[in-house]
Amino acid sequence: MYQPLHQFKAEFFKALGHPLRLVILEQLVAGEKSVTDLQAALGVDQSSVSQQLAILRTRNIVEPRKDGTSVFYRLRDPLIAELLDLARSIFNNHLIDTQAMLQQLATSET
Amino acid sequence: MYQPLHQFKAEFFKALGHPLRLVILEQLVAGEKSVTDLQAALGVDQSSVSQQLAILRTRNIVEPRKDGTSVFYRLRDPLIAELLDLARSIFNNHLIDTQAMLQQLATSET
DNA sequence: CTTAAATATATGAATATTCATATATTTGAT
DNA sequence: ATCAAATATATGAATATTCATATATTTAAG
Repeated sequence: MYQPLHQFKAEFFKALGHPLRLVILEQLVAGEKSVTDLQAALGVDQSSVSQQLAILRTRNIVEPRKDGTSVFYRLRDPLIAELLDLARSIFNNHLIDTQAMLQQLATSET
Repeated sequence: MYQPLHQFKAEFFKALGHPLRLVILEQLVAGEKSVTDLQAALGVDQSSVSQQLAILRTRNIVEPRKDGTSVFYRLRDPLIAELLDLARSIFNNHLIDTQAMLQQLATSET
């Protein structure tokens, strides 16, 4: 349907397009974390963390390392951290628009 | 459910997570383009282009400028172009993984 | 070999996205 | 006022994602 490369890039961005997955990635920017670490830091249940990690894993965004019964995850590429930083800059540049949009989102959540 | 900021960031990345929208953005990196321009360059029908532009517009990624009956679109922030560039670097760093994944995608498209 | 801890996967109902088709709106020209 | 060009929006069936619950798997310890 589309060029495979564009399809692939879309998959990459789609993988970033989820609040919990973003929080996970932000945690991993600070360094390797086990599933339990993430679970504790984010206050969500084990299954949810594993499910979202699985998605990040299949998109090659995140990389697992087994150690005993634990699995430690890390970013597969430091550029991912840069990307998140750049995104943060974009959001900051448009804080006013952002607020307007958040308001709109909130209103439509009846 | 989630922190609004993370929800918002997720919306942003989700907006990038679509092949046609990525192609549109790549076109706009080169400068302002009308809907007709885009339609011609991408070889898709008018409605599809407008639909995807609408999504990019509501996410504040893209900005319209009316001129007669035409509407010209441009990136709302030059950092968007940088973001796409950075993403490209990430893909290049992982070309081998990428190929593996594309293969997997192709296989699962039975 | 049993058990417990840590992680992963399966399932499916609810929700959201996609995309094609049809229709509406807006603007400039005659 | 009418028409045509350019763009936008509405609709809905098909498809994909989300997320909670239940179950599997893997590994180390006893």
